[in-house]
Amino acid sequence: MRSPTELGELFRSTGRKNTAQRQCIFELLHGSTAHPTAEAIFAEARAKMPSISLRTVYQTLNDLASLGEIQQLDLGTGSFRFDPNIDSHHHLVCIECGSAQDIYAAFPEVQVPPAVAGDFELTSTEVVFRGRCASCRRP
Amino acid sequence: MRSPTELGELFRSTGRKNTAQRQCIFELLHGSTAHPTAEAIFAEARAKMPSISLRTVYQTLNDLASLGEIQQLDLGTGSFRFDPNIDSHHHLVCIECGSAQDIYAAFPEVQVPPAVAGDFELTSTEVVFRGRCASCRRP
DNA sequence: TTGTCAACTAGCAATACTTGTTGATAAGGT
DNA sequence: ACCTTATCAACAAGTATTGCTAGTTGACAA
Repeated sequence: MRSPTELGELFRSTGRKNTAQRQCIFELLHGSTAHPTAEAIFAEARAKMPSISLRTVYQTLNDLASLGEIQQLDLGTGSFRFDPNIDSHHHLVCIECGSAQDIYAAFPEVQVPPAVAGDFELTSTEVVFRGRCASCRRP
Repeated sequence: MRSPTELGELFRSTGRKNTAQRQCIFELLHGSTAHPTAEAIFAEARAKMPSISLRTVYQTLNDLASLGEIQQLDLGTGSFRFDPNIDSHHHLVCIECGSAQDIYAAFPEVQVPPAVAGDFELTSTEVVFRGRCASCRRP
């Protein structure tokens, strides 16, 4: 995703407002690689801005996602995770703690077999690797 | 998964009971390829056995899943889907109606890149193709 | 068959995550 | 500075699933 400043411009130019709460969220997401949940972002934001509400966090994340600046991922961990990395990539997910790691490998061989493809209009291909991460293996 | 009769035996031999409700659910699942949700199974079961409760459906599905007779899939459609096909396979999911189709292709090339693999203990690899199915494309 | 007991069922309550609603507030263009 | 309108915060509601409990039923053995 773009820098907090650029996102502020983008919000303004799409008729949205660039509020302090939103800037706070932009900053938290910028450069983050941890795939945080809405709750995690809320907790961090609240540390800097105690009055912010969870609703505002969800709203801003949804706006960012619909502008294509972040990805909303459902990795089967019970809640959405938000990824500021919008390049095409895949994920390695811990089945114990739910943490996710980006995988940049491209898998060009992964295609819908012609026999099944039929009239299906393909929009995305996701690969999810599941298992236990290093820190969950030695507790 | 096995036949309803075999599943009845299996349930008894694992200290569970083979009730009429369970047999009803076994029969609905047997040979099904539609990846139904719990609600969908509940609706079908209720047509045959009006007193059955949603709770019982969930319980039986969870039992079947923990016995390894069905797969509980989270394909990002908002609710779990249950698949009597327990061979290793992947899925083609419609982002509009949520329907899922099995894909039997193996993708041996799909592996965690060594640089990332580290201490990660891999347990499964899922490929999900998303898009719009034939019937959702012409409404 | 019948007795016994653990497991099951139905119905409802509760949970977790996310979105809807609303009066008050504040941003931003003019 | 003003006015319009999006946004804020708090609360309520929605969706999918699981927890709880009193009464019921299946399985096994005598």
